[in-house]
Amino acid sequence: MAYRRTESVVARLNETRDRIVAAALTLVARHGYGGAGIPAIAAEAGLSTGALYRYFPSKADLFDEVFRVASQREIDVCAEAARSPGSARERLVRVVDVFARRALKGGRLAYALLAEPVDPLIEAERLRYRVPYRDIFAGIIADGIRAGEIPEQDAVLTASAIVGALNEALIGPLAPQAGKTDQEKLIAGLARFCTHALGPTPKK
Amino acid sequence: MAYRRTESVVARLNETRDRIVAAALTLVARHGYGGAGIPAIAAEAGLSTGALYRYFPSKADLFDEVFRVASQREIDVCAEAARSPGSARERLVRVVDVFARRALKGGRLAYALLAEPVDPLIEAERLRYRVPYRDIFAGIIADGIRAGEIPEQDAVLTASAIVGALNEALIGPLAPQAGKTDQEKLIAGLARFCTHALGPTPKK
DNA sequence: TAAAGAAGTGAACTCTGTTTCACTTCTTGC
DNA sequence: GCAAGAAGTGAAACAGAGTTCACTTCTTTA
Repeated sequence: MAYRRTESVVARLNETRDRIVAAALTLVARHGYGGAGIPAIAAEAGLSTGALYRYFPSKADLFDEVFRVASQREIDVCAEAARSPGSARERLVRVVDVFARRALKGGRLAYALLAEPVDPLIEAERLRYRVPYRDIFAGIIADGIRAGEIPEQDAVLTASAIVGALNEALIGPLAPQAGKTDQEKLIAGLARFCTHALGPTPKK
Repeated sequence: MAYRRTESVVARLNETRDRIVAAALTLVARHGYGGAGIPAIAAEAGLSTGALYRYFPSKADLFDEVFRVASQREIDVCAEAARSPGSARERLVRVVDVFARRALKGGRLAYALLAEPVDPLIEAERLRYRVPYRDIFAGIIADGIRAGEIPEQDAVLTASAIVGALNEALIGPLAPQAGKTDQEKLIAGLARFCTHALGPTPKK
């Protein structure tokens, strides 16, 4: 026998796999999806195209993971903000603030994740990764309704609408050719929009 | 000399051009973008692929017009609703109602226009055709601010957010594999969301 | 160190869809 | 009717991706 999958071998394989994902992220962040073809990603990771296919059966699978990795960071931070103490409105404002602030700082990668026109195959992944955001908002809203801070309503519908509102309002400023925008004003405006959208606090 | 572009010739050319656009719309509505390749569109229009290229220099140009035609109908109806009498909030609710109702009735074509993953080339058109909607809402909001019905705010930002909210909330229900949704509840929820989002009426 | 099998290579292939073009058919004006 | 040029044909060329595969290189174990 020869060449067993020892621990060190597995570690190296995982490391290569991670390198591929990182390479894809690098290229997307640098040149957008146009610059992130399979051969380019493989080269960036220091591999041949063929070798890449030992790690991911298809481009869609690779980008599924790329989106997951890139989104998870953001989702985690937002989820963390959602868990912060305070009223539902306060928590919602914190999530909106964190989300928008990070997106605006995220540069081209944020644009790619949120808005850049992509291959339909990959677009499907993008849509999928909006669900966690919706769920974060829906959770806060449900809490607020339960606590009587927010009027009765379909929490998931409101949450979807908020996700859409944030995305759309950020697409313009994130576009590579966008002019300077007043970031603080934008964030404040979004926070206002979202809290108002929940409806007025019920008067007990 | 022979074969001048007389009036009747021009009419026929225009008619053929329109037929191509109509054929594209038909196919998109029937099978989505997947079924709307150039040869299929040409065949549907009763032409050869080569002839189609006498009317449109490229697929992107054709789809630019397809989007324009399909969107214009909707935009016109919304603009009409925006011109209706009443307070800014009433007008806004009317536009939201019309937009959402027509989208939900629009079937596959509406899904294609709003949400279906598409070629990046075409996706760019889709983004472009959101601007008129934003402008309609921005106009209503500006009117409302001027009239003191709506608090001072960045009308364009709020309008963008509303467009995003409507789109996102409709994507789910419009998806071909979506289950039944209570259309009236959805529309009412969206109207509520949008009017609340404007902020409370200033107390003079 | 030699055998065994995994990892890696990269040019070639496939697939999918757009675009072209040499040729034919049709319309118009004389 | 006939010349002139436009409209129309459709198979074939092209283009740009993702993917494959026969082959080479490397790692591990006995």
